Amino acid sequence: MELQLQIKMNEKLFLRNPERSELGKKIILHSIQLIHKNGFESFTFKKLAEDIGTTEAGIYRYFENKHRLLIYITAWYWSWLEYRVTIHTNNIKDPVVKLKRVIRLLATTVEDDFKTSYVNENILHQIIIAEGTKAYLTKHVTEDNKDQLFKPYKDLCAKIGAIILEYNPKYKFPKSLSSTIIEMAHFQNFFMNNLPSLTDFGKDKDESKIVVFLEDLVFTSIRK
Amino acid sequence: MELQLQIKMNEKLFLRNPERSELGKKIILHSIQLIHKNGFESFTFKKLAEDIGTTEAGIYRYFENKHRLLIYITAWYWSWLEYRVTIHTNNIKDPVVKLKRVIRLLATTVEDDFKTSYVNENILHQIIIAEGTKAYLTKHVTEDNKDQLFKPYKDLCAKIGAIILEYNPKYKFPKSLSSTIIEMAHFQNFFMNNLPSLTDFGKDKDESKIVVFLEDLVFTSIRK
DNA sequence: TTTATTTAATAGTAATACTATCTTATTAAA
DNA sequence: TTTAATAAGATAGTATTACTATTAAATAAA
Repeated sequence: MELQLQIKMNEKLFLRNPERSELGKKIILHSIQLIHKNGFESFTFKKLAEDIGTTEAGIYRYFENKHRLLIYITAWYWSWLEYRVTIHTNNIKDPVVKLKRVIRLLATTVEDDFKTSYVNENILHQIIIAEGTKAYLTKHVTEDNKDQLFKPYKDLCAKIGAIILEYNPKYKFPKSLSSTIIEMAHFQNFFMNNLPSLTDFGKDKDESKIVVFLEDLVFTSIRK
Repeated sequence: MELQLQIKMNEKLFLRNPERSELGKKIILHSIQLIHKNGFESFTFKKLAEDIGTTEAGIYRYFENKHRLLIYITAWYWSWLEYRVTIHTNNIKDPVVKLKRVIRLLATTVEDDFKTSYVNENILHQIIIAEGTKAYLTKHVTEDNKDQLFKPYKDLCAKIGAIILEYNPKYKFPKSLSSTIIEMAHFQNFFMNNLPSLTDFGKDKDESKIVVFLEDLVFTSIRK
């Protein structure tokens, strides 16, 4: 039996569902590679089309613009991460163990989970670190949010917040602490690799130190 | 006697020093207004030139491109904030009081300090919240960093890290905690106003709650 | 006063972010 | 089975963006 992970995406994220055609899957695969290689700013549908071997207009039939494609990619990532959090915390009673696993999932490079065919999760993780916040740091967040485009991110945040409250029901800031560790798992990684003096992790670039920092931050904060 | 605050900016940030001409000052003033109004993505030198009443080429004589102008603006902000941290923590012995003041300076809208003539600090604060991270989240961070463009940010982070160590010399992550509270002071504000379910601050949009959250985060973490 | 230097205005260009149209292939209904 | 509808693909175009190059005017130095 072969299991294939299928993530149900919000219909408003695209014009045509990229999962339902070969071209669509190529768009996702190659856009992740291109954004990783050159960054989101210099990423264009023209370059993507050339990379795939199709035309610009072909891409535009799937996505309204490159920003929507970025939201699609980030939404996919957060959905996938929530799924991984679910399977890794399932059947575990102790919220301390759960939170430790969550922090590890947030802050370390993905091991080989069972993979989806057309997404390279490892490169995707790198993209989210460098480009993820650009999905919502716009003048049209509010409208995008009304279209539920950020639901996967918010769901993950809520899920982690719930585990925090499991441990200490009196803790006052479960959601803010949750969004803090989500963002910091990425920012501290970016800083460590690019602006190391903003961190205490030196040049050895060891992700496990970020895990230790985040665990310390979380468990001292929520201590009963 | 009239005091005028002058912040010495890194020469690599500009082609021609905008502080030294009327046009230069207008560029700073109006770019802050325009970026605040329409966001950094839709901000162009053409629009800025029309706004000021000069030409596009006129702007290009001062700044290489709009991203450099964003770095200039953010660098100015961090320098100014470090200056404010200095005057507000000067002559205070207790690191707890110092840290509380720092958090308040980071997380609340600026009160009327003595103002600089050509910068609207209040709007500037809003810009940093929404656009600040875009200054370094690029493929060319490393080169920009070599040019010292992010020095004001790193200096502020180091300064706050030092106060943390004053309180508890054994705390393991002074710089990471410092960059965490700097970023979170802004992110929690953005979330509160735009994606409120990522926070515990509801719809009342009260900045003082962010201060309470950050104080809790910091003081539980660094407790001896 | 002449010459150099800075500053500003004009006019371009290549690339970007799209849109519109037309053709061909596929599927669905009659 | 034929026709109709729909989708996929390729071609060509446009307005805007992000610049550069050239020329003209103003100012300062010799």
